[in-house]
Amino acid sequence: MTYTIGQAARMFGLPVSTLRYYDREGLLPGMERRSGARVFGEKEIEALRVIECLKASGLEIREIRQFMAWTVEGPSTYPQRLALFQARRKALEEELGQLRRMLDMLKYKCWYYETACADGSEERVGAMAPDRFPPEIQALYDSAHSVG
Amino acid sequence: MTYTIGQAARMFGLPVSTLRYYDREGLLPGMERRSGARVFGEKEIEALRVIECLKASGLEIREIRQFMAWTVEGPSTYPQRLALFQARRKALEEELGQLRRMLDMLKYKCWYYETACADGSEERVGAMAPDRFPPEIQALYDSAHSVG
DNA sequence: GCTTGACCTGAAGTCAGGTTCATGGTCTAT
DNA sequence: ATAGACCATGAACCTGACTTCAGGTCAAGC
Repeated sequence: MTYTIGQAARMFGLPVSTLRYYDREGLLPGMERRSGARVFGEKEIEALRVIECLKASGLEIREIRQFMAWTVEGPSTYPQRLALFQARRKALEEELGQLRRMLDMLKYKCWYYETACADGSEERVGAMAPDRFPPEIQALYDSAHSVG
Repeated sequence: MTYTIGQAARMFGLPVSTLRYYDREGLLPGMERRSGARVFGEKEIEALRVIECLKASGLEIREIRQFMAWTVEGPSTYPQRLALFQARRKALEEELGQLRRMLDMLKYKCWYYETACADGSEERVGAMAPDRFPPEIQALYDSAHSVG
């Protein structure tokens, strides 16, 4: 199965211009063309999935280009590619930990403003010591206000 | 307890220039000064924690400024603030779901390249049908290759 | 009273990651 | 054979979020 750039763009929820930009930047090496038009095959679709997750892990375009260059270079670069995925996995796991703490903060703030709305004032909830919060809220508060 | 801009910057792992930029952009309204120098009190530290998590949820600086304007405006904006936190909570939960799928892809790729390294070639692992993967890898693969 | 280090300002500069524009080619259906 | 919906290009442009710079203030320690 192959796709046009428009179909691939819809599959990934990206503008066509972004896919062309990725190609220009060397993120889709060796793509086939039919009368000038790019042909997205299974290889390119998998490349887009990889781009998606490498980007999500915080990698920059130029580093993704480096990875794609390694895939072109062949088996001698397996160790680099493995090391890259291991490093990005670690980075993303740490990022997820941070984001869970951010989410706890948002949940705490939801409770805070629900309470303030109900009271018509922040006075009571703002003056309340954290150890008087409901237990599940206290856990959110602690997570959101813990060190680093 | 109060802090200088340098101390606050260290607390949040941010450059001093970023805190000044936030102040300039209206993200730290009504901050006290002592002979010209900004004084970061509990209010500002909590504001920085809120900025941190609103940013993490995908909010732009100008939208965070809007929120800070609401906190200055008083109790009449509790409903807007609550709605904002609820919306950002939802957005971040969805983002976390996406990132977990990205992490599954990274884990799958780690396994893929571990196997390729061990084999000295991608041939075997690349030709293997997903239903022949080890069960835990199959779960990662399915998660990473499921519809958006 | 002078040096040092940390603070201040407004204006300009930087960078990544796209996006837009002007112009033109190619297919498919009517 | 013409319209409409795709596709293409290079170059210029844009945006958000900082960062840097030049020049100045202030408090503390020697």
